[in-house]
Amino acid sequence: MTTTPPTATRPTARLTPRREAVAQCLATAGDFRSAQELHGDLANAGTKVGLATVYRALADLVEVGRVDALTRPDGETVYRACSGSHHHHLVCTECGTTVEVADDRVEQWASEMARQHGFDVVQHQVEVFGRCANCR
Amino acid sequence: MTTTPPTATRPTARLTPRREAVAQCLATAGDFRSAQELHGDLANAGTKVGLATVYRALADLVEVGRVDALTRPDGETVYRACSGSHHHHLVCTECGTTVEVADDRVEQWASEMARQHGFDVVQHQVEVFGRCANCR
DNA sequence: CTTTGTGCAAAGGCTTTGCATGCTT
DNA sequence: AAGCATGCAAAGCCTTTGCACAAAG
Repeated sequence: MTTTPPTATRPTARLTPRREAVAQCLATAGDFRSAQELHGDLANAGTKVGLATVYRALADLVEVGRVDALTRPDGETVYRACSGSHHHHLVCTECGTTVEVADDRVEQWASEMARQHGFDVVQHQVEVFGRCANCR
Repeated sequence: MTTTPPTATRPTARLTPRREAVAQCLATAGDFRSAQELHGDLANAGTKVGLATVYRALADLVEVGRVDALTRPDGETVYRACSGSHHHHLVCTECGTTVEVADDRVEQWASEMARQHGFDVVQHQVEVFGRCANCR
């Protein structure tokens, strides 16, 4: 599974400088970043943290709901600060171009489907793959 | 990227007995199976094929459009025979329960978004994660 | 005879875990 | 002093690749 949330009360994960650094770096980036990219970003910014710590920080941030995570088709997990407006992506399978799209209808659809089946929506992952205008 | 489709004409990938076995095994299963699960299924069915062959067969089947592939949140890629009706999933992040949902609206939405941006839709991936009735 | 498929084992990439150390409380 | 956070390195998992051999055209 992606999250670990079962046993009720969340012990209020500690907010350490490293975790803040990770969260802020992600917020600054604005879009999706992989753990390794973030690790690099932090290093470039002069903040030296271990890769494992980045992974652990991200796991915690996801758990407390400050960060969203999704898995790309190549299997890498990417993270994004929760703040920004929610949107999805159109990805060109040839050149890799990515276009962000936002449309409430999908969000509504997801909630509705979940409600219908007694689910409590936590997250949804919607990515559309195809060929962009230039590659057709 | 997930697919390799660029250079126009597809050389008609060869249809060998192993590939047929993989395709059929997947069709029989009906739902999503990972490469490793399929490898196991085939072994159980008495069809001995190497794991690498299963991966290669699946890659080809995806390329020629006989199989759909999607990546789960844990990073594993799962495959499904293209035939069956297209649907998406509601996945419980706690117990793993999966519910299939079908609704044209998402399909329409995906096509529309793509068209609006000049994309040619090839595939889309829509999964909703949450907690099911039993786990709430 | 040339081309493509197959197996096996090794290599790769991303992520998690074990263990000792350093802070925080 | 007790408990969690960190780093580093090792281990894990899924997937891909290299290479030699067999099969198909």
